[in-house]
Amino acid sequence: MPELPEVETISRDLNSYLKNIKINSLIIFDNRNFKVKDDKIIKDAISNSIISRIYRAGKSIIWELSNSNSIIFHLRMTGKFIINQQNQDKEKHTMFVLSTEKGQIAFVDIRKFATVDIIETKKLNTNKYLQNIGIDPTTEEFSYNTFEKIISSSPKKTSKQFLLEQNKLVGIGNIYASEILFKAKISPYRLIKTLSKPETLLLYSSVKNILADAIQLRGTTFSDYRDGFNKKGEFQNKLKVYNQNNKNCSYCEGKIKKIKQNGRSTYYCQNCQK
DNA sequence: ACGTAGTCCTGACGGC
DNA sequence: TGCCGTCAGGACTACG
Repeated sequence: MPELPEVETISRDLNSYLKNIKINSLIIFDNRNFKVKDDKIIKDAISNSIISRIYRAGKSIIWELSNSNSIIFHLRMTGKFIINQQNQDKEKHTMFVLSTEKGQIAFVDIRKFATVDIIETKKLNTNKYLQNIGIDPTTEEFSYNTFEKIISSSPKKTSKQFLLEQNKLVGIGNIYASEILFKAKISPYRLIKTLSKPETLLLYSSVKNILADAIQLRGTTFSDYRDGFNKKGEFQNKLKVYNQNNKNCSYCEGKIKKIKQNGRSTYYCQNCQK
């Protein structure tokens, strides 16, 4: 699924296109992404409301509506929006279409893992993806001291596991976890609590820099991800380790290795990352 | 309180 | 060509 940089890109695109625009109605083809399975309830909660703003919270995208409801999208692996999809181009796996003053916004989800929750705005933090949300590493709240503090609250995790813990740091997923550790020259096997101060500082700046660069380049596309306007990101051209199994390390003469940790792939350079 | 496996799905790819 | 196993930007649940 999209990670923080992709979700941020999508949220900005959607907000710039749809802020203060009215949703007229909703056409549902498959309602399984919705938490509430009653189509009438879903339609009543959304139809004829103005979109006040669209923003990112962690890996979720929040549509705040004028009628005091909010829609919380979590795209998981393959959820995406298509702005202005024309009927004749309707993509396979289009789950529903929002009909707005500025045309149709389709929600497409090949694997159907995405979730859509409609909830009163004042009860937003009761959503399961928002209630235990960690620090957002793109905000000022993410200070070095805070970083040290959350590291000390994860004494038994490896560096890779730690970066993926959404209740500690929110937004990093499998691609950026590998890229961040490579930039910081830290092995994915290292226990996070064993990092020295210089290593912790390097990891801290790598988290910030990798995410900032990826946002700048509008995210990473390796198969399905598209931004709000159905365009690919650019960060895939900058990947140093993710999906680079057996390729030469860009820094030393070693080869990039693919390993499994907690059931998920990690890519790293054995030589550079200690 | 851990780690691990299973789960929701579709599609792409490699091996035979 | 096709069939089969494996894997994929995620994260919850169940089990030991």
